Amino acid sequence: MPQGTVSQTQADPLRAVISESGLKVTAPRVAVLEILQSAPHSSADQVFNEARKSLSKISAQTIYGILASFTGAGLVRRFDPPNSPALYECRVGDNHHHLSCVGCGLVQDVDCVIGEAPCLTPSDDSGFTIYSAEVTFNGLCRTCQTSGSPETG
Amino acid sequence: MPQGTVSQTQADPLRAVISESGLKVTAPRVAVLEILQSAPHSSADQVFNEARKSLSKISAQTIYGILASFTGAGLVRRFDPPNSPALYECRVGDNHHHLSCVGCGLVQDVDCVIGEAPCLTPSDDSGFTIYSAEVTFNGLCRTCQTSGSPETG
DNA sequence: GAGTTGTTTTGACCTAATCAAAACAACTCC
DNA sequence: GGAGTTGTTTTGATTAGGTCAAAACAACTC
Repeated sequence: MPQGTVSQTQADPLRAVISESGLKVTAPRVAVLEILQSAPHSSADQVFNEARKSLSKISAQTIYGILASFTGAGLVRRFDPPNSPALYECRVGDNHHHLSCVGCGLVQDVDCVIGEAPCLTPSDDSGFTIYSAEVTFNGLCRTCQTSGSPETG
Repeated sequence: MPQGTVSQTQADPLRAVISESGLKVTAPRVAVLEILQSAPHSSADQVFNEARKSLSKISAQTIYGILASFTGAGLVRRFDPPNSPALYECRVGDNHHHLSCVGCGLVQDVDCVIGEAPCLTPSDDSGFTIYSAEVTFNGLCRTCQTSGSPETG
């Protein structure tokens, strides 16, 4: 039995998820999925730095490739906050929204305002076929409010 | 009376808008606002190329600076679509949403689904003070549907 | 266990955007 | 109407985030 830096026990379900998406199961991919589960809303760079702790030889381009293939396969969801790099998360398929702090960049999940499907329907789709809806609330998190606005401070 | 490339007549209300925001009125600023009015959802680069037609010596950095100050002053709204540079538009203050075509990048305005204010209220704000909400519907525009999905060839 | 196919690595490259300092122009005051 | 102050624009370098192509490599199939 091969011994990696990731224990086979906790990696098994991850391996299954990757395999079932039609993607080959590799150590970098398992690592990326594991990182995304323990630290949602991670940027490609954050995933890279985290992955290097267990896979010292991994390259940044590999991370970008894995995140792109995972996003394409529907395993992870990509989220583009303003003035910040793209973030990735494992929570997919529930059309949840995001709270984004303009002060510190903190991103937090928030359940859909209306329910589930309604959020995917605009008042007038102008002939568009809608695939997904991104709802982002920009504001100031509790910590940034307490420590004073970063704009006026 | 000074004669510029922009007729004084149509520029006057623009000059007033800029001035009332506490910003100095300059030819580049009037030009940027005019461009944004005639071509909403323009990227900084598009604004730059358009501005060069009348102001040949203008630099890209000036455009970035103007767009940043306009955004700060609330004159224009910035919108960050995924996989594309930031877009800018003059339509502000009505909390409207966007339809974004994943095929050709076309962006179209769409009025708020619910009304006006409700869209600014998430189901649970987790202590956040919400400033604004960004709602983006990703899909395929009519043209891209007709010409076949770019994803499947 | 060998072969095929998809994955990772390596390295160059690109776009979007930012920063700092000097040249410059707009508004204010007289 | 003209000088001074202050904010704006220009110039040029620099950065972050991300992409592309080809060779080395590893995972799954038979």
